[in-house]
Amino acid sequence: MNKERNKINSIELDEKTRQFTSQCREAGLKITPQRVAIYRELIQTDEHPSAEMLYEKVKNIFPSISLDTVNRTLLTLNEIGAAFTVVGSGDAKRFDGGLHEHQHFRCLKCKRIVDFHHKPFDDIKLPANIRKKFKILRKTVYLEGICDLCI
Amino acid sequence: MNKERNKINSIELDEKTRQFTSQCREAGLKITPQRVAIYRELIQTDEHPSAEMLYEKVKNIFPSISLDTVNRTLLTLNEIGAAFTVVGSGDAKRFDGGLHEHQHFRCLKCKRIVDFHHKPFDDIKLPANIRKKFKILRKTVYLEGICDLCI
DNA sequence: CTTACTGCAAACCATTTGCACGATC
DNA sequence: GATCGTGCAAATGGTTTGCAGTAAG
Repeated sequence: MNKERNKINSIELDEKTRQFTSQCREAGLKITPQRVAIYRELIQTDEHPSAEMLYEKVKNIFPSISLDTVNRTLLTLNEIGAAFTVVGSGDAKRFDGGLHEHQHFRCLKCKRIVDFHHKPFDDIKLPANIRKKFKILRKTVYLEGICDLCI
Repeated sequence: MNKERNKINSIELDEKTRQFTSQCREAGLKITPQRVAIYRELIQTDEHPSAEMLYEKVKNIFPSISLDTVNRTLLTLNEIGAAFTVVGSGDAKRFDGGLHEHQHFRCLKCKRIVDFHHKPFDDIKLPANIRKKFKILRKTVYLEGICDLCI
């Protein structure tokens, strides 16, 4: 759980940046300094920033950047697969009466949430250090993708 | 994936309602018809409704109910454990450069997201019917609870 | 020179808060 | 009768949209 565990060094950072710019070119996207800066800030942190958090960081480099640009850029990165959204769909909360043990699949297009139940997932074993460190209230296997109706 | 699979019959519904009211009493909560109606609507559906969706349903029973009441009630149900918010809904988006394979723990209090990596979780096998039906873009093991700093 | 990106402002959606009235215990 | 819950209205937080100006290819 070392905070620095996933920090990348400057060589990796440059390498990743190069990969990113060619990924943009392939996707027909322009290489703007803002876009690059947002990407670089994103991959330099472990804290799974929100758009707002990244905005604060990138402002140190581009004081005039707007939060909207960060939001739009992150959307774009998501589309080309250069970034992922971790949790928090940005959509409304969805509730569950919790009657039956089950897992969820969420369609990224129509936002539908589909239950499925795969018994082995009910009792996946957590590593001891996690169980010791945190009070785990819920654990689940969570899938995202495109559902049969949206393909 | 039968849509009716988890529908409960009226006997189970009444039983659950009884359990719910005593749960409220134990928690020192008043038994209001709105509260009960919201709970009953929630456990009668499979579709993981948002507050808005439940609001529309409960309005058929209490035409004068407000969306705020539904929101507040769901919060309350969540607190006493009579309902859960489906993982990944609500809250602002959080991003990840996706450099390393890892899993997430999210603190319900401070919203901190902590990475952990448990190798066995990297290659959990999805059931075939899921893999066939949906285009799975991401799968993860996701934990929620209270983190060491918040206990 | 064309197209895409940025920055700003306004709009939008879901959720939260403050307050007065009403219902439950 | 005291306290908690409800309904309404206003406020907030996050995200999205429209548009004009600017920069990348």
